[in-house]
Amino acid sequence: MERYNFKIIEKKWQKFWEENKTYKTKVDKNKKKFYCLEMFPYPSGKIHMGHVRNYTIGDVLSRYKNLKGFNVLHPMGWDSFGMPAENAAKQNNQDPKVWTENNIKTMKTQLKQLGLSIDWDREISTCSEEYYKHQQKFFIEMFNKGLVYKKENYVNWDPVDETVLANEQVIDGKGWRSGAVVERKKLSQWFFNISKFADDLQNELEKLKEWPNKVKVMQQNWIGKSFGCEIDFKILGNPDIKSVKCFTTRPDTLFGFSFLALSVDHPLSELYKNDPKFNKFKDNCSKTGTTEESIANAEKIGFKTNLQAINPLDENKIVPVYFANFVLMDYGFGAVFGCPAHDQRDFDFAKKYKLEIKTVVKPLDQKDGYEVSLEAYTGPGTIINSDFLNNLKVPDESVIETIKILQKKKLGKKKINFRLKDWGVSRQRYWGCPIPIIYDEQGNYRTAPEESLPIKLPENINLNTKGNPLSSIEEWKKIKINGKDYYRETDTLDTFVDSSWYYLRFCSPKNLEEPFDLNDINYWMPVDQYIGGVEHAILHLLYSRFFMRAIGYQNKNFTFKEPFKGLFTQGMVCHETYKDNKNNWRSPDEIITKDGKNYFLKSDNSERIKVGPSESMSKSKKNTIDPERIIELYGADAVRFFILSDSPPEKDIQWSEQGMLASYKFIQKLFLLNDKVQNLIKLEKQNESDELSKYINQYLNKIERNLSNFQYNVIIANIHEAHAFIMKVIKEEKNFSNLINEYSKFLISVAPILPHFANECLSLLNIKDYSWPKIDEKFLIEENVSIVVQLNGKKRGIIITKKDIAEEELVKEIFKSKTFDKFLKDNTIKKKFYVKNRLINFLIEQ
RNA sequence: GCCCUCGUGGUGAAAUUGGUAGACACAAAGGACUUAAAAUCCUUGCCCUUUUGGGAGUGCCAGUUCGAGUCUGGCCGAGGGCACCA
Repeated sequence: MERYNFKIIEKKWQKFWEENKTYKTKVDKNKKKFYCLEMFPYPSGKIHMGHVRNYTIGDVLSRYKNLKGFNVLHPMGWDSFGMPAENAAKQNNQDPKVWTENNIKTMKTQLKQLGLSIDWDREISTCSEEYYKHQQKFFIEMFNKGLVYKKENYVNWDPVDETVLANEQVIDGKGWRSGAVVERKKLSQWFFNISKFADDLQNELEKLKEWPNKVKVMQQNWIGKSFGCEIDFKILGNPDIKSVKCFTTRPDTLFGFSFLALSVDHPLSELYKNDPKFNKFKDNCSKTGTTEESIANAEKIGFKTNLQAINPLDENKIVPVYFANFVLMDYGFGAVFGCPAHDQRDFDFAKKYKLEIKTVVKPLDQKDGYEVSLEAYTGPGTIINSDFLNNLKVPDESVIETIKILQKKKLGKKKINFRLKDWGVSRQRYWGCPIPIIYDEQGNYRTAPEESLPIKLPENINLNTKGNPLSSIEEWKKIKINGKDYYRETDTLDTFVDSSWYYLRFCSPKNLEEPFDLNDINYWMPVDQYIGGVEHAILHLLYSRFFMRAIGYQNKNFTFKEPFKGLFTQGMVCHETYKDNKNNWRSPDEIITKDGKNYFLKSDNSERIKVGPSESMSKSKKNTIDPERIIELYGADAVRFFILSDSPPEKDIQWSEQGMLASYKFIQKLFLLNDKVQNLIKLEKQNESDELSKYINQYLNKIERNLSNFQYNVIIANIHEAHAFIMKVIKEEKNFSNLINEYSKFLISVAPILPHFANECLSLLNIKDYSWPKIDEKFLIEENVSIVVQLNGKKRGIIITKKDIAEEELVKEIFKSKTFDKFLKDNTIKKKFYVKNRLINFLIEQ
């Protein structure tokens, strides 16, 4: 018998699918739709194992839904604007467009080698003019709706290259190319008003039943809705300053007020701009890192002003005003009222500057006279030491009541605050979608006139210039309208804008006039299953949700509001890391081991290699495995099989060459089985094997259940078991009359995972058109069940008996059986617990 | 520091959601086949027992229950998220 030659067979089927347009999207109105989308890749050069995992998971689902009779939309495209193209251009003097297009070509070939059921006729690329021209129209539409505005914002500025740097381009506070110390610089930039939808984005989250909870919690924290009030604090010490506004979620602790703290960027800082001590303090504040983690334990420092604030609930109470490093200008009003006893940061601050720490909340389990001592108390309790607020229950009653009182006295008002900031979309880069804005000579801006659209990126330009390349191309910048000179905006859009609506474009990819047909998107949207990495849990997914609200929902008659009905976030692909004795990273291809314990360098057997922990594959640690090489060695089906086998898809998976090899060998075994069946069915037909039908139907039942739960690793185990079972059945060397029928069901069941192999085997059986097999319910009914027999909760054996047996009858059978005789005969049974068809537990006297 | 998730053999993991713990696979050891190797197949897998059997056992400690990997409380550990968020 011939071995299964994946090289020939996989190519043959890929050619067949391409020529027959097998995976072209079809719409049959009698069928339901299913939109399966995986996050589209950035065309960085070659595909990596993460792509293989992501797209295999999606492909299994698409193929399954297809076989189940859905109209499936399963497209693919390229998130092709972005920095790597521009970096490559600068380093290797390549045109970003050419570089990107070459990468797309390579990666498309690689994806095809994986045997994905993608409708390539719908391919889109965000860097193409046909794509980004629509995006410019969206920008204008949003501008006209008041969802776009310009604001000053801080950026990382490289003074040598005169360019803005992304966070990842700043290494140890220095520019990645120039090595210059990065400065904080204010630039005027474009913003999308995402915070306008903050409340809706938050409220709709809970309706996303098919999203992982983890992602919803992350978005919830990001949006950060909080309920509280704004309070005006009267200020003494400067006749020009009347009051300062604060936001607080804890107005109920106002009687514990002992200082007022301002952000160093607060407007009042203007008063101190010529004070060298204040400026030194401000510098100190900027030295503390900007991440929450680095600041959490950082020392709380302050700058005492000559101002004082009056407690609105007790005018005799006057406290000092500080600038403090833990107050943010972006949130609330850049000012907080300090209540040290019930906020840890305020507590730390008060300790340092010896300010009053007055306890105003008593925990429920504490006696009278309770005082906060070692740390702030932030939990529930009752209000104390607070005059007319005393005895209110914290927090439900106290916060609401205090707000009511403040409102009555006109000292403050109820307010809901959000953490979510507006989305800065300006990028000072070449390789992105040009922003359709023009400026007159006075610097006044307006949207670019309709007839000047689309604004195309200039080609063949020199990228090795200082600053944003677009701003140095005078002829591109200039535009004349009605004889008047205007200048184009030279910022381009954040690439997250590109990916915020691409899933709509897939519904009508060929429409030249409009970004989509309303009919198409109302048919296909929302995406039924979106699959991608958890690293996009916040930004990409939140921006996409925002886009639906900004462009569509209100006035475009969309029949949906949320873009992604189901979301699945897959884990990463990991591999051990290797270092040589000079502490350089080494790639797995350079390493050899004979015993699995001691590792050496292939090129130099004497050099021992240190094996590090398994980490997600990355070029910098050299622990990557090239999918192309693996497909070449083992075939696409084997890679697909392995990448699903070892771990549940949502968890990280460990790459294992042995595991990969085992998957390859298993396919060879399946082919051997196929060969045997092929020979058997040529024999004269025998009676039916009931056992076989029963097994296959129960197996299909399990597969469907596991498919719907994304338990693909368990499906792989089910397939192994089914293979072993069928092998056992055919050992009898009989052509059971149901053999070909049941066996072909098995082949169809593996088709979503092993499409080349399954199609080849099915065509050898002359099966060309097939759909997902219907489960025959009668085989799911068991006549016999095995019931666990327990004594005092301990398993003493199993009894096989007929299904739905009555308790009395079962007990009789157990007493008849010799196995249980020794346990039961000398004991009195106090009680019995019978779980139908599962288990019986006898409680006996000890 | 705050929020979330997770702790099951040498390893990756299953467990019909409170009812046979360790399916399936990798690795290891032993065996069969072979002149030999590779490949393939079988067996084993903690403790006591020659076997039959029995016992312990799902991070640790308690609790609920006839029965807990699964539920509750506390502790320990690992991973992830975080924009100084008032």
